Amino acid sequence: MIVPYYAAMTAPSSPRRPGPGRPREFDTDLALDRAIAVFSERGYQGAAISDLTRALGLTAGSLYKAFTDKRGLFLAAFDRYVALRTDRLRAVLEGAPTGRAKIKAVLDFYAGSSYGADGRRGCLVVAGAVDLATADPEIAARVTGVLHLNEGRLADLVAEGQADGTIAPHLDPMVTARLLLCVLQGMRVVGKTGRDRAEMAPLADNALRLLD
Amino acid sequence: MIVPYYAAMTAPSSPRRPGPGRPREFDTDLALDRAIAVFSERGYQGAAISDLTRALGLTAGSLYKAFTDKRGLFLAAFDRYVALRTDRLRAVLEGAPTGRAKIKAVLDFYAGSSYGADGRRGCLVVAGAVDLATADPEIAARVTGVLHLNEGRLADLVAEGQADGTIAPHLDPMVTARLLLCVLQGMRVVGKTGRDRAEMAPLADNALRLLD
DNA sequence: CATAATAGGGAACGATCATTTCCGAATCAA
DNA sequence: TTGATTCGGAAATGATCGTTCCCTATTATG
Repeated sequence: MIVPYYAAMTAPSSPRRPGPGRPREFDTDLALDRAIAVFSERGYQGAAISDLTRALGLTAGSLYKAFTDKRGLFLAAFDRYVALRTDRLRAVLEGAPTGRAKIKAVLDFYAGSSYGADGRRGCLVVAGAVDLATADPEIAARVTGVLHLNEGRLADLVAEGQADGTIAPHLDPMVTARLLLCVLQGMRVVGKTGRDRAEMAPLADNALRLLD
Repeated sequence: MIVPYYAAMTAPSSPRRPGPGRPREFDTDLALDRAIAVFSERGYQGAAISDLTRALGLTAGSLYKAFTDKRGLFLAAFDRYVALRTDRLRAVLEGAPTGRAKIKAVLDFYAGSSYGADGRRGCLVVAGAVDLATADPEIAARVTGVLHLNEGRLADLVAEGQADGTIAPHLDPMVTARLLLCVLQGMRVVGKTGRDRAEMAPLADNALRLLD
């Protein structure tokens, strides 16, 4: 019932040199895609090992041999989730010519992830922030890092738009980027409550007003 | 399944007529305030009964006698959280004369809750959305109800601003309200990653650009 | 004073949790 | 072939979870 988020567009994350020993029978990336789905919709603590073994099609022994423990599986799933989303976002950005168009593409991308089944599944970064921000310093640092990274990228896009004349020059790129980040993360939260495309799609165009 | 979220304002939520039997020794509202803190920062599944008994200063027996079970405690804490926030927000709104000023007050209110210790503690509605949107239909309905309610209130404020001439008349109140809701919820998510006042406060003023 | 009813508290319960252990199977290097 | 090494899988482990039970304490009612 769980479908892989996106067909693997990234290079196989584990080069996996075939040393001695029995080779792994399952696809690590496919397993992580399933883990992403489980963790996203149930949260970290809400996802039991039994849920994960069922979804991944692995026994507990194999799972622990491959990912050390539940936390290691979450970390691996988190990193893959971020990498996949970053790739998809990068692909979407390539078609946009100006800074403003790129920001619109980002907004469209998030709006498109925030309704229907994907919206309900939710964002693993948000789940990590809510579940583990106070409980697990390392995961908290990872979440913080991703958000700061995205904030910086948005600031770069704002500056790019100001340079090419498509974004008002008097805006503070940092503040504008942070505000856009809130819009994006907020879409993911609201999208968990079951919205449809007609509700979320118009938000992207409307948010562009922030660039005038 | 619509529940009176803000039925009791600041008045004691439990009228508690003293029937027969030993009277309760602890303050229910104070206990719920502690529960709000625990659930907010650890999430629903992350908050163990032992965490709650320690924070509330109650034994498990008393806790279950008063709130039925963990879910009942969460529901009571959730309702109180929403009621308290609604009251605080209402108080803040009273000082604002125009629709635009009221929306600015709302934005300031959320920005003020999204940094420092309060920001790290996080929002119980967001926590409920992330942890239980797919697991518990009744709680999911309650979360959805709160967000829709707030969305509707924001739409009313936009319309009010359009009527008094402080908000551009060509805007769609519904879409604008939904976008503002995303900004507010996004602040709460970003605020979980440890921001300070200097980062969050300017967002409120900047978001007002959405009303031009 | 006697009875009913509720609260406080702590020990105990079964269930489930994350994790480990054990063993047969599969692969590589010699 | 022979070790060394890793994997898959199922059963077992100890810990912790949410919850209940039982007993005492405290109040209202009659």
